[in-house]
Amino acid sequence: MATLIRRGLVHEGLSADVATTGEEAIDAAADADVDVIVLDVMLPGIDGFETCRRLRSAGVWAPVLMLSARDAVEDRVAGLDAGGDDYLVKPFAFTELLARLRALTRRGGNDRAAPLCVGDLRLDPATREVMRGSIPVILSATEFALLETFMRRPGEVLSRLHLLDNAWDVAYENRSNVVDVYVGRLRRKIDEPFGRCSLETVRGAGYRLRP
Amino acid sequence: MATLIRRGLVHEGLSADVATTGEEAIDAAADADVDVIVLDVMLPGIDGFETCRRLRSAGVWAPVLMLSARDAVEDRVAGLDAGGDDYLVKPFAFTELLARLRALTRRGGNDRAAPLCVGDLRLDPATREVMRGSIPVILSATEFALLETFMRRPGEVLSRLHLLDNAWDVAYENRSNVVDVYVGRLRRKIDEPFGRCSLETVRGAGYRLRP
DNA sequence: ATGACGCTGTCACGTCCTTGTCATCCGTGC
DNA sequence: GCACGGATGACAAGGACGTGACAGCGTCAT
Repeated sequence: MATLIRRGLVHEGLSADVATTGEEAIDAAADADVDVIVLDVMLPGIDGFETCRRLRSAGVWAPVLMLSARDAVEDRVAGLDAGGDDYLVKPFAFTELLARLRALTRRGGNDRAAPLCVGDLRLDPATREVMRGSIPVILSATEFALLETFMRRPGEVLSRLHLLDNAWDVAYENRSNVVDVYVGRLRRKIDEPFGRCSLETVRGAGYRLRP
Repeated sequence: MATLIRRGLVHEGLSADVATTGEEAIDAAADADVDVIVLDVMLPGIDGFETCRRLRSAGVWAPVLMLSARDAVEDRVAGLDAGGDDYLVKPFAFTELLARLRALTRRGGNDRAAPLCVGDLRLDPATREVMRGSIPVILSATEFALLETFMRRPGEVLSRLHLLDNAWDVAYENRSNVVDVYVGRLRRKIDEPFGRCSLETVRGAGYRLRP
């Protein structure tokens, strides 16, 4: 069935990858940047619902269209609850699958605050999680706000004043070196443990996050 | 809001009519042969609940999705009692509205709102039952509303303000620590007896329900 | 009526973390 | 060597959070 669908999609000029188990799908979706996922409920090993849940908790927010042979109400509800965006019952017309996939991709996924990524640094404003690669980093509120400011303008040199305006509540007028101190604290958490150097000092101008 | 939803639905290739009052909605639904009704609770004149009841007694059996600005328990119960088939709390993702409308139109019958599951926590808005695994948990009204707010956005960090807006009826002055107190009470019921730690504190930001 | 009881929101207090400042140290350009 | 901008360790003050106690309120059975 998966191969059949894949052949049909390729025939439409789209590209598609096939995974035969839930684990495989999660790995593939985490690696590749997929636009939409077609997920059969009946899978060897972990089933489609669980796969969908794990995809979501793995940070994959691509729309999921669930395929099921059964038309039971519980299945549909379970599918939607597991984080599915649409539900199609087998047997179906291939044109309908296409139409639904088009509808799903047109919407551009769930409107959830998108995580910011710069290199292997990832910052999720919604969950307030920060990851260097696959290792979570614990930041305080101010450190988080500062890093977010940097990640919204990767590569740009940001002045101390700009950083103060964006990561601190009130604009400090006085000659404070808070920014310097916090850049140092940030470096100690996101760079030093990993031997990196993403936060650069630009003498006389400010700091920049290397893209 | 109604115009916004209508535009979104039309964009999906569906057709939609807008009514701005309860009376208008009843007249329109009685004339046209509608598939599903989206009904805001807050309406000028007769409110959403009463509108729903009158729709039913007028012989309109199309599924009704109630829209509520607040997540108050009373609203939900009232909405379901008035003959609503599902309810959605503002603000919501448009994709979720679509998914629920699809689910409503696909099934012909009247099903109640689907239970929410996060890990082995289960919360059924319709029956007001909460289970940790297979063990039922007894919650007060406020505790229930708070937990439901968390379970609608698992993994996300929710600010005290967001929690107040969604689980409490009126907006409190932010000097109060009700949220802290109730998070504590919730922890004592859903976490401590089970040695879990699903409700995390995010210093300087709020709380989050671990997915 | 009355008392018991549970729910709700407030408050005070203790603990621990965060925050911003300061003094000092370091490297670079003159 | 010297001046300057930046880095860093130490630290005090304040803030954020958790918790127990408590009063007001409504419900319910007596």
